Amino acid sequence: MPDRGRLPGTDRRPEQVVCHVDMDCFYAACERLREPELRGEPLVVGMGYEDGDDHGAVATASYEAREFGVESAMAISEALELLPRKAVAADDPEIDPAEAGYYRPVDMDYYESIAEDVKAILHDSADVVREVSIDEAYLDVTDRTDWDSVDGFARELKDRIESEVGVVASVGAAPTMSAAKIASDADKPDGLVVVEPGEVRGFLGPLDVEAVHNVGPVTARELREMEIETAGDLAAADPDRLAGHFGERGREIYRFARGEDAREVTPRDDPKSFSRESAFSGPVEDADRIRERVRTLAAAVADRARREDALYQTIGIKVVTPPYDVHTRARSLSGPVDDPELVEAIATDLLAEFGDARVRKVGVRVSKLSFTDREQVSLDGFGDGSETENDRSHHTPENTRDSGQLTLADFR
DNA sequence: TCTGGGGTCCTAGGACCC
DNA sequence: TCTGGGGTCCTAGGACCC
Repeated sequence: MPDRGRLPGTDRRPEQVVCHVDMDCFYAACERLREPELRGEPLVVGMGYEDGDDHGAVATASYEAREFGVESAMAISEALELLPRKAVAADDPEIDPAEAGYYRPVDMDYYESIAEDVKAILHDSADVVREVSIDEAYLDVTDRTDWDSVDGFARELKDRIESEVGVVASVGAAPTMSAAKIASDADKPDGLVVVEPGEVRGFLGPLDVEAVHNVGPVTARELREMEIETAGDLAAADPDRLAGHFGERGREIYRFARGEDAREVTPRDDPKSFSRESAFSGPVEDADRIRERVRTLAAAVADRARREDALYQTIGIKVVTPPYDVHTRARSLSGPVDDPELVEAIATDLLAEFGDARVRKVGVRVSKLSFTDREQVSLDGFGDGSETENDRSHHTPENTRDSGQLTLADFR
């Protein structure tokens, strides 16, 4: 194992080489993989959207579609006004076919399968990979390259992804995770930007504050009210003043803006929760209909947990009422369970509090997860009479009842 | 941007324990 | 009956990320 160039007496690596890999318009790229006629055409992939209808929102718009003003998260109905469907344009002499595009519903299973192929290349190219989402990952490549050759290294990585999978990635390389992330975005699509140590602060300085990790719309607005507009302004601000406004997060965004980011690339932990949510096409008052939707979501969440070998100890719901008020309710059990009926019973019971409220969206969540099958079997196998989580590995409803935990029967 | 879905982390107050 | 201080867990809400 080569020494990683640690400074004597410190455990911090002075020059981590981090790559951030971000797939360009990933869902659209996947659609084009199986439907090559879509290449070069304006293409919108919509979630909550089915062929031919007009609700749902834009998950991904190809660059050609963005030319028409279509953006991520925009309502499909709005996108259709900017960019009519090709099929409609063909029948309507009023619409120029060159001013129309293609719409496809999200197909996560297919995108996951493509992402698997990309992730295999990433894991082959780095010692540590942190998968952030289906189309994004951080790589620690400190032991694979150095600042003189990282450009060629990233080029090869991009070429491999394109030739072996057929989708295009943008890559940013930098000594910190947050700078690498911003670098990958700086020259999209098909970008490759290297920010060397010593260049980070100069690179970040001119960017809008909202480009800084953990600065979203709310914090950005408050920062602008403090006349902090760019990352450079933020880097030059008084950290105590920031802490006064934003708490510990204020100091964190201050450090990020200065290029100080001590986070090391680590793999993701096990998930903390699973949830499913679903919006109605308009506000709904029909309590039966709302309850029915919650039941469906409860079943889907419980199924997901079971497929992932997860037990859960907390069951919760989310209810969104107009204009956009988010309410959450949750109830914890005395021990972890795998019990779909209980998820449904508790979720509908929690929903009862909202009575006749108008509702635009509902969700069901399970949390306080334990992954028994993934952990090693009980270490204290000889038994001292105490019950550990591992003792509950086998989690049939009967078993959970036997072990004295709260179940559907107790609940009723 | 009248708003889709799946997540994470932090904060704050209350209950409860020692 | 009044009083201290520390710690943990729980719930609800909020900001943020992709």
